[in-house]
Amino acid sequence: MVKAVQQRTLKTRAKLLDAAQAVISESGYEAMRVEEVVLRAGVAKGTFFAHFKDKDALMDQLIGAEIDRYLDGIEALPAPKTISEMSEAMMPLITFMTCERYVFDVILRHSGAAANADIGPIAMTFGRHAEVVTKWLWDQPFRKDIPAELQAEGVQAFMVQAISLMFCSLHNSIAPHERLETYLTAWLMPAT
Amino acid sequence: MVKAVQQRTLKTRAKLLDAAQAVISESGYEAMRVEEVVLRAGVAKGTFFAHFKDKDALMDQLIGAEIDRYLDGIEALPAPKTISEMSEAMMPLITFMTCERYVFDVILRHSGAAANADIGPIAMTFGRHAEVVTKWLWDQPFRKDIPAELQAEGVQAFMVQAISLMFCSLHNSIAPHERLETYLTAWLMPAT
DNA sequence: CATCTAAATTGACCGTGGTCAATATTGGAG
DNA sequence: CTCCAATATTGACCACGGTCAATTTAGATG
Repeated sequence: MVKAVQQRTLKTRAKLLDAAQAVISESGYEAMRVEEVVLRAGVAKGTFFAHFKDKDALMDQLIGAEIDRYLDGIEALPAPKTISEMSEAMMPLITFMTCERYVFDVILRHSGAAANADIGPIAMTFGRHAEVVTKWLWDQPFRKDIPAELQAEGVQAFMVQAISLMFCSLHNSIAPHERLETYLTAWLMPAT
Repeated sequence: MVKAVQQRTLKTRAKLLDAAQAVISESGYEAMRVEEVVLRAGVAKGTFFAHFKDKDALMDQLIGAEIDRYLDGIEALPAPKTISEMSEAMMPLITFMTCERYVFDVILRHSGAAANADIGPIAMTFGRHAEVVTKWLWDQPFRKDIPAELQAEGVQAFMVQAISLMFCSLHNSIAPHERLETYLTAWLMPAT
């Protein structure tokens, strides 16, 4: 017989998530230490790893949840009619993704999928983001020679590229917003 | 007076690099342990960190050197005349970049520039790669509405995207070569 | 209620990257 | 050659993520 999940399991997990969120609110993602989290949650270190495969898995969950919140905001917006509007709509999400170098690294690591083949929260948000962009492109005056899904993949590729260059000392003179617009214009409205 | 770099400094660094390369040849990049390297080099652990800021800096150097070797090969090639040829020309490099998930992660982390603002070997190779691609695009029958430099940036963005999806369980059914061709065709030869 | 098993929790322990005050070595100046 | 200061090396030590055998607890069953 398979026993149901015990009550305390949910409680402990919630305590861990709350503690982690508290630490992050105070000191940022990079500063989060597993020891600090279990201390605040009032559990042993081993318990942490009984609930999360590793520290990265917790980050995946927390950052994924945050991205989802931004996607909620993006989805509530009307479909952008211009490249500029599209870029602007994506900026709050991009701002979060770049709040810390560490956060961006975690996102990149999980954006495809974990090496171990199962899709985590962040990977899910990339799927969702592609869907949102695809919907945007449905009835817009952009290029029609390639499917909207492919266009959306390109939008993601350029979003990542624009963010990467934000952290690059050679290229951080241009505003991210402008760079993204340049990319998206060239990608979505080619003038050949 | 500034004293010149001592002889032993060069010797020790060479010993460390050789030892690291040997470990990697035997067991791969991810399996490399600093302790193993200093053991083989016959120096103390502290010496390692006197020569390299951290383990990542050594990886940056070794992987950057390897990428440079592939770029040498790419530069020796005649400029590709079709998307297919271009994709093919980039495949050896891509194959190396994806030889280990860990290697790709290191490359991504360093592709822009280190957080601490100085450009490392891998970041340099990305600059060089962009130059090579820009030269390729100079006299090709691709789009002319945007500068070659911007096209080259896009080629890099799509290369990274194609590689990322190779590690993604949802998308690894399509051959990388084909995916990259699809991206590059849509990017370099829009048919609007 | 007492019993029993699967599930959850514990914390001592480990592996490995990284630090730093103490020590040893180099190589130029006198 | 001797002296000396700049430079390189050392290794004990720390930080922190992660493991696992032992222990405790939940909650179903009779």
